[in-house]
Amino acid sequence: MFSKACEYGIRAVIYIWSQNTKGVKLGVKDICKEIDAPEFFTAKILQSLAKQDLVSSTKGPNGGFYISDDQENMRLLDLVKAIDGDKLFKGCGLGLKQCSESHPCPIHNDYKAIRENLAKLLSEKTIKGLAKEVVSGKATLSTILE
Amino acid sequence: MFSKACEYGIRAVIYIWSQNTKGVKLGVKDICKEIDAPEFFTAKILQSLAKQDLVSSTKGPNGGFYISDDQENMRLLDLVKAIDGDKLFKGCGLGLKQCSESHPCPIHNDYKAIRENLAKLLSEKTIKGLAKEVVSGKATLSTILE
DNA sequence: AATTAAAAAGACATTTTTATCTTTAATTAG
DNA sequence: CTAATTAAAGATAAAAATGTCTTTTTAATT
Repeated sequence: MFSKACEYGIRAVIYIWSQNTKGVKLGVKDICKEIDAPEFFTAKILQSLAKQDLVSSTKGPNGGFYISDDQENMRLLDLVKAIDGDKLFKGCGLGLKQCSESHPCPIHNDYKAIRENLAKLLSEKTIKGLAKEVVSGKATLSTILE
Repeated sequence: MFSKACEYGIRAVIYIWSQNTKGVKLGVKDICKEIDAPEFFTAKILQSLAKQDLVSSTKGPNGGFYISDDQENMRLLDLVKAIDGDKLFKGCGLGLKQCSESHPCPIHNDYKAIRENLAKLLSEKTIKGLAKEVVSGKATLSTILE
């Protein structure tokens, strides 16, 4: 469903959020150790997200990634779109160029429903909310069983 | 969502079905022209499906692909699994190895619901049913507008 | 100012997916 | 039996995704 890049990106951002107390920045190395993701590959993804202003970063000693105030309301949908684009949310399920309401492929309506369902879910989930679940212990990003 | 291979495979099989009058076999070339798919690539997919006994084929003059009686009840789910495997239906949405009911990732339950929804849809749709919609004109596989 | 630590950027490598072409095997028609 | 036709199999290639390493830039600390 999601690309590897997207999986790592989501995990990284949720983790950053879960550690996001005022003024704290997290280095890529720390993040990747925690979420068990390839370091340089994940760095690229975070850099791209920083460029798109979904996360913030600073260089230099004590630098790292963090979430600024105006990035607090990021939805999971925004994150997925920033990494994987919107191909998951548009276009025909069978890859037909001409598929439309008036010229539908055989799974058009059902596929549309699934997709809208997915988009709805992803738009209702905020990163803040997901991080909260991790902080509270209801959910986890760690691959190591406690 | 689906791979290109899967998109071509689904389109090809629905098309075969839609033309499946007793004794008629369709060549790869004809199929691909109709569904606008790359010929040799689609041939590989159909060969794999034939090996897995989801479709039938014969070589030689007037040979081609067709659906035999015991293949009539193929579900869309069977087809997707035969081409893309079951990675879409199992495993964590965020790629965590240890994700489970007792150790869930932050989107575990929602993602599970989406996935079950998708699996349900795909298992309810038979190729026969989809082909019928194409035959009746309610749906289409063609990229050319009528 | 010099050193250090970190992200950013760029280059490179590997793997997977997608796609094409060629050769072989099987079957039918003549 | 021979020729023609078609799927099957194999080889190769191109593109995209994934992953790693090196160099550059920026910023803080000493």
